[in-house]
Amino acid sequence: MKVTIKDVAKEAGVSPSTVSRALQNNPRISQAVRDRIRQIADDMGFRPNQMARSLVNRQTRVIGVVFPANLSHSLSHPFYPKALQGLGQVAAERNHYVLMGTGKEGQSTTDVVNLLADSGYVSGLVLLAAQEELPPLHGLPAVVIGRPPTESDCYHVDNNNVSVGEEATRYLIDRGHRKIMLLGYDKQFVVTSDRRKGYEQALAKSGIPFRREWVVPTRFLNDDTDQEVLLSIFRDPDRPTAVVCMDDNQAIALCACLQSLGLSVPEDVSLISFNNTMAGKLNNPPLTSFDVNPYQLGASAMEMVLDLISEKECPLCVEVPFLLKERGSVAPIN
Amino acid sequence: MKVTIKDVAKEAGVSPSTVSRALQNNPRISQAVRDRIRQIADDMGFRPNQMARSLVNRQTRVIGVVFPANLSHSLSHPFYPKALQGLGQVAAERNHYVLMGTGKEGQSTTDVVNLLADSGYVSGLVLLAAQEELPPLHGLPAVVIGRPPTESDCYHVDNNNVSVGEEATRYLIDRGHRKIMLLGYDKQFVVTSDRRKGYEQALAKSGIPFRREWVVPTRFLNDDTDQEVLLSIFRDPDRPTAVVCMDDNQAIALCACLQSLGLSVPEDVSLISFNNTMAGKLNNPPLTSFDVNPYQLGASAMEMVLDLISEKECPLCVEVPFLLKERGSVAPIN
DNA sequence: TCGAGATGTGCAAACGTTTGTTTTACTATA
DNA sequence: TATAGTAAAACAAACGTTTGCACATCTCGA
Repeated sequence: MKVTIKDVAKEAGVSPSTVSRALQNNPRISQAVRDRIRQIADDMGFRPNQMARSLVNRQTRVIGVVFPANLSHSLSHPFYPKALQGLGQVAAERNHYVLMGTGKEGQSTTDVVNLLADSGYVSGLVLLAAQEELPPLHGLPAVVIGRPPTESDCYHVDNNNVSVGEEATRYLIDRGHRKIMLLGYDKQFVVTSDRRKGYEQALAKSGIPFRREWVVPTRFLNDDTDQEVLLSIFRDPDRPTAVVCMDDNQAIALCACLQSLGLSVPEDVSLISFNNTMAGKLNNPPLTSFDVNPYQLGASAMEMVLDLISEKECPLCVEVPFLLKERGSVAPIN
Repeated sequence: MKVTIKDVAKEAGVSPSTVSRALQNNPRISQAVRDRIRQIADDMGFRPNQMARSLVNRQTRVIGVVFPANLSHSLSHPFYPKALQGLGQVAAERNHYVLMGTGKEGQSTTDVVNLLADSGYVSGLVLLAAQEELPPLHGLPAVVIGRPPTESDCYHVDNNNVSVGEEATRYLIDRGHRKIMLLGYDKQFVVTSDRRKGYEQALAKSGIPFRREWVVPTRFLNDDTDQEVLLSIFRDPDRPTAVVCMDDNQAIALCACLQSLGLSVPEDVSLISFNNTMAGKLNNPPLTSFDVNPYQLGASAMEMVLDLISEKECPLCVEVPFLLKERGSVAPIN
């Protein structure tokens, strides 16, 4: 049987309340008594029962994290494990735990949020799923990773995606490119919309006309019609000389597609992309890619939600810097 | 304020205990009363407080899952997200939750297990980290994914790795190969030892002499000395014509390495590997690879630990079948 | 010498359930 | 008609903490 606070109290010859206060460094307990009690508690291997504790102070020490709808699909992307690691690190540092928002097959993030909220286990939420709709949060402190829809005033951490979109595009422009395509735009995801805005800004600032047909809303390129679109764009003699890709994986797929057309990267087409994945690093040529700092995104989100819980002052949004990794997939135009 | 069981009781004009029993389908409550109470509870939006519940029946509804030491490194491998999805699916079906074993940077799995056990939040454990040493489990029901060290009598789910190792090797032998290398052996991981045993068995059964220098204990190939070893093996005219790789990633890296030597796959060297990853599928050539069924591994592990908790009869080990995906990285020898 | 703070500790209620035991209200039997 | 028997529901204790309040002791100044 586990040792309880009463056992400790009896052993120390004091009341349970004194033990409780001693362990929480309550100032109403004298230094001497506190030290003695802590010693005894330690010796007896006392571990306070979290359930009892949570019952009275209405706070668990657990934070729920919610992934995009299909967990495995998304988790396979290196972004998420890294973010998760950041979340976990900070949670551990601050003595908290991470509960996975696991839903059944086919449940929406809203379902998962509801489930977590109902479970009664979580005191806060981190959403890794910034989609157009924000699920109802049941009054729980919550932080979303990525920018939530503008009209919501939800706490969030994010890169400045319009600025990174602009920077990526300008990087190509600075190297002489003027025919620049944007791959991977998906209006469902705010992040891609933001980057697209940056892309358009960069073009505008350099007086390059925007070409509607060169923003390609493809997502994973494992789809034949996606391939068709790309092929037709690059078979055209008036083809792009550079591409901003939303993700390394898309860039890799595009690489293969270009190869099949006899075009080589970066000689014929330059590629710049996002997420700085291992696969991108190992690609031939290695991809020039923005590291959006997923670890930090996760860490900040966790900091934030814990601050929220302890009612610390907290900005509505924290911005995490990104970092360009220059490798071999961009060449200046000749 | 949340609605409690007392509120429901008052509304229904019965005692809290009756409500409690009604909600748990306790036979001591008559059908009529039960139905009426359930209706009322529903209408009032009653959600039983898990903390109170756990406090009395000494069971949480949460299972801790423990990853190998460096979470992000391992989570990046597609095996884990898939396993996690299996775990999550079954947990959700059976009304349970998954707590991530998040440790601070540099904590061992033992530290993480201790943390989870001490936390008081978990009623069971799933370990995705089958290493030589099994951490102490604090009396918690636990299931490990992968084969734990033989002397332990711990519940586990696993593929039959010696048999899959043998099958992989025989697959190559059947296609005329007799000079077969094994890449990725690491004695720290039982899974690779098992497959190696299968590899040796297959060789023995076909009367092919075992060559000590052809089991290469490299792990991730991002190490220069690893490269050296491989180069020296394949520069030798008496080089292997086929390789069994422990993981698609290693096969992919090996592919690149072979290319740099002017050797092509599968014409010069055949490759068979494990884990059937997306990257392997997209490789050129696409890899012939065993799917070890990580989803099922996770699902079974969760089933098992939940059975253990509810004290159902439960086999010490459940074996999950693997499946060969034949693609283009193996050719018969000419 | 008394009373007014400080200071340190204990008492008991509360958190929201579950569950063993008791009570109540029927029903059927003699 | 009394009585055993049974089904249904209520009572109350328990789970292990936290915390407001009361209480005791001590110190110090008036």
